[in-house]
Amino acid sequence: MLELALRGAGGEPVDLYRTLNSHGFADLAPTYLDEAARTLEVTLRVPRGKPRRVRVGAGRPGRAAVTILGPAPGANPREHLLAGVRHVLRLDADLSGFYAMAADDPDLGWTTAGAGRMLQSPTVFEDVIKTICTTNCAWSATVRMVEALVQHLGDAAAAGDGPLTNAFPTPAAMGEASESFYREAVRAGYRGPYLIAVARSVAEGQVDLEALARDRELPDKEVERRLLALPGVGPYAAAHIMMTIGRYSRLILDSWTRPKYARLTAKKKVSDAAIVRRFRRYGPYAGLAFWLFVTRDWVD
DNA sequence: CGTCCAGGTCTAC
DNA sequence: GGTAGACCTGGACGC
Repeated sequence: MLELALRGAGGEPVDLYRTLNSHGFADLAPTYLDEAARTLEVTLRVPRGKPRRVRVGAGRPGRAAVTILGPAPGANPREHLLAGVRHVLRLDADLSGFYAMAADDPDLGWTTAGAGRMLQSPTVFEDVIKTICTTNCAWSATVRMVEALVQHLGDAAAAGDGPLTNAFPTPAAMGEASESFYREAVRAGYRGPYLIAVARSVAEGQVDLEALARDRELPDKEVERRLLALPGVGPYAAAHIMMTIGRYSRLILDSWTRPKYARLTAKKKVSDAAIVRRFRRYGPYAGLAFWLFVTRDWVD
């Protein structure tokens, strides 16, 4: 049994289940959230060999238990997979600065117990593609599109449990698929050409999405600019992608968060400007504060 | 069966 | 820089 300490880089506590259930992508293949067992399964690529399926759940107090499904891996792949889980759970992030601000906010003081660690996909590419698949459609359509991509273009995991546990497709695999595949199998509609264009530009090296997460020197403004340059990515998608890469300054304003915020504040309608004003004092954490405000009831 | 719209974005003024 | 209209798809809804 492998374990990971549930402490952030600033020594702050980590609420594991809130992290596993921090946003909707926990339900998108190949990720699988078991709400009853309170475990999350992900598929991680390893340097050589087939991708591996990994399950994360509660361990001893203050620790997460990590189970690598299938045959026991050697020491190297095991360390690689543990690092992958740390990445997905964002354990290396430091949220203490955010907690210092939230502690004084009657609406967000509860977060300091360990909320706010947003799940991230193994690659920025995966979060970008999934986010494009959430735009202008019902969640059920997002699920269908992503499942088709994983099923048809993903790489099977060792000891995987069917095509939905395949590793998320690479940019190359998505770039090589035809327009008719996106139209007929993915049912992506007008998004098809966007998905192909993004995949090809990444596969050909014209766009480096992973740098957006790796390079912490880039200002949020520049990260946003690069994301908005991608076809199919507008203000909502950029904000959503930025949250998955630990850039919390932008608010995710969409047809789900707007009414949810209005309902929680018992208002009939709230302007975007008013919402932005409410969370302005959180500065670089404004988007995180907003997201936690509207998702508080997701757990407990 | 037609209309609306869902975790919006793009293009053309 | 700000704002209509079009846009794939497929459930939900009204008629």
